[in-house]
Amino acid sequence: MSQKVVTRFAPSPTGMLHIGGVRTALFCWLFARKHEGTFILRIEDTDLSRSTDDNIRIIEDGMAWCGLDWDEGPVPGDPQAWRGPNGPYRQMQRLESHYRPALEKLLAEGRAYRCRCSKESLDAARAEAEREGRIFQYPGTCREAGHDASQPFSVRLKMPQGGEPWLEEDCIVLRDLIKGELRFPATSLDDWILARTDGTPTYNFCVVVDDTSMSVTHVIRGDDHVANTPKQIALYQAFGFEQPTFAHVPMILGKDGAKLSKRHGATSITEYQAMGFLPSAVRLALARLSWTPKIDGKAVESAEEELLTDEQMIQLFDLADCQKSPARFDMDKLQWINQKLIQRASWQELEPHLRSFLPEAWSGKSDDWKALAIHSTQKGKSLVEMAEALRFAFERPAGFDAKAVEKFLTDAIKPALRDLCALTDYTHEALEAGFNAILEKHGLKTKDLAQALRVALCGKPVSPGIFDTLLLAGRDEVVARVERWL
RNA sequence: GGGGCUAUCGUCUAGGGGUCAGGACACCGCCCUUUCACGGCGGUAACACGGGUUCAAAUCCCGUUAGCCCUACCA
Repeated sequence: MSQKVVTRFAPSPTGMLHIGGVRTALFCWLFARKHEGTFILRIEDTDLSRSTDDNIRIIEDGMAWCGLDWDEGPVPGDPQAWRGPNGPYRQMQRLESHYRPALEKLLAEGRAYRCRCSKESLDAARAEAEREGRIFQYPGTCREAGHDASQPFSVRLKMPQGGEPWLEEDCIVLRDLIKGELRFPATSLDDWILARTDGTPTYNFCVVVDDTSMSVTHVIRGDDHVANTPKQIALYQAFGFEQPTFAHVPMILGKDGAKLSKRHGATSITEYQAMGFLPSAVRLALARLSWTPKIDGKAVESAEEELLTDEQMIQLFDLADCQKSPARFDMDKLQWINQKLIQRASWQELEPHLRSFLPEAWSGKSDDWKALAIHSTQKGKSLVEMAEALRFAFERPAGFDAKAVEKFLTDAIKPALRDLCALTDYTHEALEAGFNAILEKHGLKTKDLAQALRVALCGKPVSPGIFDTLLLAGRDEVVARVERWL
């Protein structure tokens, strides 16, 4: 197969970008990047009630934040614009240009037919079958009726009934890159609806038309679509289209093994952003769910190897190394990854991400100050923790930890604090020298003075390294905050 | 009810006839230490169950159980 790889992520605008969707998108993206192919973003907006421009914007923004750049698809912020040769990339804009002609073709060729059965009568039949414990399948009432368009109709696909040469032992066979070979008995599928009575096409129909017209070579999507695939395969047959390669990635479950939902905490990608995760950390954590990178055929064997860069992920990514079973989302691991990536990033890399968690005053600080602030807090698990640890540098403590005050801000320490206020040379070296001199003079231990200072400056006995804390607060603030205790 | 998928430490997983069943996260302990952390070292912990096949089964086969997906004129 020498043709260029094309993958696509096709979310429907529900008002948020689900973390599970992001994982699927990530796999599509990794696969496309690895094979130097094309990654398409397509919006499945046939559910009109939810498909607002705002909701589509949420998807675009979420994708962008995650660093999942698409080669073809909508242009953020402009509902009418798109880039790529096979647009539009919003389904509702493809009705007349793509779906209608495809439907006509099928009808004309007798691959599909007009069905006049009403939804009501079908529902009733289904209910009755259910009551009697039978399985309901559309009985094919209109299959050979040859109805014309003179009365309201829906359009159904003539599904194989057994004996068709492209079946294997009367089964529709799905060769899935992750799941392996799956067989679905033809008789288990009925003639499904391609277009509703109101003329709008259904999801399974649109997907096939779109994937074909967009030349998608690899359909990488969620597990929940496995059972839809044989229907789609039958449609590819009806059209005479070549099938793409399928790969169904397992679902992401919550901590308790149930489908990941709101009650597990965060499901929307924007919540992860708000919790102070780096997009790179989210990418790695998500990728490592159901995927085991293999280096020279061996799975990663150390913490060091676990921390793959994007480049390594792209290079190593292989659908063959993906799990068939669902994985539970592991927040602890995400935090660990986040912490590690924060640790190894430069302050310049971190700054743009950290900025939004800090007060306005941050932007007025010098580069040296910012670098120090970031370096001194770069052990946190999240950007939120870093920002929290830097609070003291922007505002005076709102309150003081009573126990800490009692323990550290003793009368015995006050003469030393007074001496410390006299220090004027605010460089790390000078501060350290002066600090040590004061300790010696008063016969104190580092801990005594450092903790007293922390409480006075931050309201609590926790802060970055004591010299960094002093430097970050600045002499004026140090003196001001310490003096009230003297 | 029918069709399909899945099952190794708490979690993510490696391993696919003979392994002390390996790693990572989390957890616990010790060390380091100017706080909180970081870091270093060590430890606890798993083959869902029942039958086969075999000299030998976590690995192969068949059941059972459990979970998930589909079974819409939703996507």
